[in-house]
Amino acid sequence: MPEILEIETYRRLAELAVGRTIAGVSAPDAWFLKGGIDAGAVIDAFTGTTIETTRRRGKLLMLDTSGPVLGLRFGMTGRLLVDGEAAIDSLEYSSDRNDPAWDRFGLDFVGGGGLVLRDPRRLGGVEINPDDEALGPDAWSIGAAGLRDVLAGSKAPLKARLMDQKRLAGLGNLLTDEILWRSALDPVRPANEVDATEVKRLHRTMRRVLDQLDERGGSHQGDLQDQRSRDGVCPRDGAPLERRKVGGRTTYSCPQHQL
DNA sequence: ATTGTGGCCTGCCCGC
DNA sequence: TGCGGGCAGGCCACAA
Repeated sequence: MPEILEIETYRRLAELAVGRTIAGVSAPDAWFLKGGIDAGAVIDAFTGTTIETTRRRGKLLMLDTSGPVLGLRFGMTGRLLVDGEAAIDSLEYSSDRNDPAWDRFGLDFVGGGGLVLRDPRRLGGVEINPDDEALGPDAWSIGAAGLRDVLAGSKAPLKARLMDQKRLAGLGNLLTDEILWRSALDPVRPANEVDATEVKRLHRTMRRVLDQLDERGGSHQGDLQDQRSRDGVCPRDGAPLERRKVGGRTTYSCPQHQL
């Protein structure tokens, strides 16, 4: 599914749109428009504007234009296409089919080409001037001290805290399981009981996982991924993995070494 | 205030 | 062979 790595890949693709002027806006799916806007509003807001920069905060992709900011969210099955080219061919938990009927939002550029958000399950969305400040600091750039602050004073399960986008923006279910597995930390540990040494280890691991899985090609390329199934075993020590719901999400962890 | 839960959306897979 | 139930999780509304 799209997590911070995939959204960053989308952002790099969206760089192709910088400097181009929007000739037309296609918003066929009212459900996909968030923040109380309708198709007319989004068409009026962006038609004739020029895309100036791309930004990302966590899983939120923003296109700054000469008018308002266009905010794009991808849910768990959303993909981005620019000039007909997809940034990512195949997405975990999404369909491998590539059906234009799933196009929920699109921009046409002056001189040809365009940008399309294709989302089978319609869990993504489009927003005008999204409130990115409501999100926590970006997981890819936060420092160790920042991560300590994210965890401090919370009795919530460690995993739930890491996935709370208002506290820390970008991590989804697969990345979080991989990071905690490599960090040897139990996902259900109360966040405020992770000590200073462990926070440093967690931070170091998070950075390494993001850099490494970005190079490998996505959130689903973690070392734990192949064993994220009911009969999975820990790739490190061979113990049967534990399968639980943590923070409302299916969680795999090793009872042997994640403490 | 914080933390937890249920529902939304839809394609796919499994078992009958 | 077709059908139905369960599952996936990012996000939000709502409850405690």
